[in-house]
Amino acid sequence: MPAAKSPDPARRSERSRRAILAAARELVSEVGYAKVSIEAIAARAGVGKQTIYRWWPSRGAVIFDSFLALSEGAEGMALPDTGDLAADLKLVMRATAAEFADPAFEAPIRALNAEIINDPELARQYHEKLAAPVDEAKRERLRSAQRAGQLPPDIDLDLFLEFLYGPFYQRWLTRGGPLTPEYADSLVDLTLRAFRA
Amino acid sequence: MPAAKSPDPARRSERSRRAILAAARELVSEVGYAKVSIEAIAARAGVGKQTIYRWWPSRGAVIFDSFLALSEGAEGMALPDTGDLAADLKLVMRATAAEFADPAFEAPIRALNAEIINDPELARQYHEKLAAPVDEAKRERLRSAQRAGQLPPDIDLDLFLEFLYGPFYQRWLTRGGPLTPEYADSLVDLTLRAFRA
Amino acid sequence: MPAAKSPDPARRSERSRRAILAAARELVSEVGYAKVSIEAIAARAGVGKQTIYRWWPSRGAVIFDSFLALSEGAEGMALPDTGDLAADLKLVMRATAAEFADPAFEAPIRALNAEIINDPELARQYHEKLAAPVDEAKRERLRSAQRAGQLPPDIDLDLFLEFLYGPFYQRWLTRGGPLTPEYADSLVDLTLRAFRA
Amino acid sequence: MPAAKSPDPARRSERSRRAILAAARELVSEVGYAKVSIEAIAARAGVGKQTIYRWWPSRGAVIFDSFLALSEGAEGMALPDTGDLAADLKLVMRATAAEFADPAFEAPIRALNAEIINDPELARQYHEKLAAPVDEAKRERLRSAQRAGQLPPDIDLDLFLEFLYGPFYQRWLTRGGPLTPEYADSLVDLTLRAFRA
DNA sequence: ATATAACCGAGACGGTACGTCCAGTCTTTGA
DNA sequence: TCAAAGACTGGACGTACCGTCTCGGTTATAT
Repeated sequence: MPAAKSPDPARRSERSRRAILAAARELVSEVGYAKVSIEAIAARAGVGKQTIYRWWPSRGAVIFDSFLALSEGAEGMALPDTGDLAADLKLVMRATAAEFADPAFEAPIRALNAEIINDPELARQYHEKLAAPVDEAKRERLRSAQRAGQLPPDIDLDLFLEFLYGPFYQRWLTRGGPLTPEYADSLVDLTLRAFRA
Repeated sequence: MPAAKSPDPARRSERSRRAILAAARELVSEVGYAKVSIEAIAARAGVGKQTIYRWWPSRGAVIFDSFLALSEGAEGMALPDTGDLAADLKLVMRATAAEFADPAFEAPIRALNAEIINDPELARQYHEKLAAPVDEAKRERLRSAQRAGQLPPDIDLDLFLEFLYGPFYQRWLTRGGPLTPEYADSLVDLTLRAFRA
Repeated sequence: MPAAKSPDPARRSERSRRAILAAARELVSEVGYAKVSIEAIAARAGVGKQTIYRWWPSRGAVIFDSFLALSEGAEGMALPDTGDLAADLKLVMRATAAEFADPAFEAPIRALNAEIINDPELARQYHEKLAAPVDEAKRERLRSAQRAGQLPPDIDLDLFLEFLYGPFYQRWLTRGGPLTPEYADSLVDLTLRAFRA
Repeated sequence: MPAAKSPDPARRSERSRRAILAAARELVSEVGYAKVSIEAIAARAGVGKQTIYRWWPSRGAVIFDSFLALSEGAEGMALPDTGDLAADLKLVMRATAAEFADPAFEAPIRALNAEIINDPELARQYHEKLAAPVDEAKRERLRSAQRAGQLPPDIDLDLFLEFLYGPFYQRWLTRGGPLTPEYADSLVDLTLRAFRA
């Protein structure tokens, strides 16, 4: 009893799908997110525009999918677990800070975030496909810390992560200040203090 | 010996400036931020397109200015100060949460944030013109708490605010969850615990 | 030893053929000749596009066939023969003029003529399938007049018909003037005078 | 008190107008009328598509105008006048027949006629701009014949011309037969007989 | 009686062109 | 002497169809 409103995915050309996502990825890195047009993607992919419009609802969705395709297979990720929660988290946060300071990495991520802000469906997909696996890995590290007695067993792990990343995210997005290693350390220390028994 | 490259502001028509900003504001609320075009603003304001291009560098800048014009005069704001910091902050956070849940308010703010993300100059103006006065009011309340011995005297007030608002901001922007009053309270409690001596 | 390049007509689905021609006819009268697309015909007929492309070489051919199907069975037509050639021809010409003034009739015939102009094959078919039987009926009336001594026995009947209908056709196609009953009469009188002994 | 709905022609770019008409003419002769697209004209002319849409209502109108531009200045034409009407007309008709048999000339004229058939406005312009001057020259020759006593003074000259050209036009458009010199002569002889006293 | 070939509905595909919108620049004109 | 009005080139939009191409699912002979 399928709704069957959208076209039959069985007939979809895998070759075209791949070409489109590859073209989208290339174009984003070549001319920047804002200047990538459906027309350019279609031309680069050797595909009719209709083939894009048939399977994606918007430019944002295509490009988002091209990001997704990149991170596929990154499933079984895990955070370092040396037994020292604070040290491990600082390592991760410092790495993240470094990553976000790299201009080549920064531009598309900013664009992606701008898109997500205005498009609830994209936001949903972002959480489901991109954020969920990463968040689960983080929660797993926190659970390990709980088992080790380094964190109270009854805290809300998602809230913990929001405290850890929220300030970071805000500062980065609004360019409210530099993402220094010391800043990364502060976030970890303060968050731990907030949640420690 | 000024560089004097940009047009002489003295010659600027105040009537046109006002009409443009008013038109921009109206159009944003009528058709949504993303669909407002320079052309439409010019037509609505009864102004030549050139007059817009002469004074603003981008569509984002015009619309941002039209937001600014709204909040002018909101200078001398102050947060409630009953002597109970936690209660006062919770009041403010709950009000903010309610405000951000109002769709009429939400849409343009989301659009503004999306624009800020990708445009450093806009971000700079945002901090300087919009965020600064509000942040100063918040800091003033915290200083009052420090004087009352409710907060250690040596903490970084900006970091405190980042902890208070960062999680909130992230959750709202990415639609990571509902902004309930309880959530608002949690943010206050946890932030206070992180910074309390 | 037939060439047998084209598909075997024996396997052709009569049901589809009829549905296509019916759909074409309906669409022409609904949206006008120029706006009828193969895709629309196929959809309306509940038929795959390929089925149309298999049996007809062009859009014009399909629609032309749908016209043909209408006039099938109009074989044994005959012109009135009261013995008075001029009167009979005037009757016919006036009727034709009235017919061509009817907008419902006019539009598709104009479109058909436009198509014929640019497509020699369609022109051939037009003469063979549509014009021939009608012309033969007209010639028969003229032969009857020859037998009655109202027309010289050696005149070129086709040329006679060209004189009778040529001015009419030109005036109608190029909208060079109104097709009044008096005009119809003039054509008959002048043509008769040109060919009378 | 002008209606002033359409754009002010005073602001029209003469350079663009010329480039568009030239491009249209070139493309018609290069790829044939049917395959000339607005897009191609714009590209060839180095002009935005909007500039074409601003000043012409349809593709047909542009191309028609490009024909018009060709025949501008062909105002003061005159038919031969040796004193022998029949001979002069035969000369003209034979020349016309030869002209219409030339494929290079034929194709665009066919296309033009097809367009005129379906577009009343184009038909109106055709009569006013293209046919009128030529017809006037023909009528002038006939009036000369009337003064010379070779034609009755009270005949309808337009009707005369319809008889002369109608059969010709019909035969050519529908490919009803060859346009031989003998055929041309017959048209002249029969028309003269029809209208002679 | 069954394979096997063609036809069939369906519709995805690479493309071309449509007619519209808007960006950002350039030109004319009226106050 | 401005600035409004708006025409200009150019690029992209999202849509409509083109004609070709599979895809399974019937027929309908031709073994």
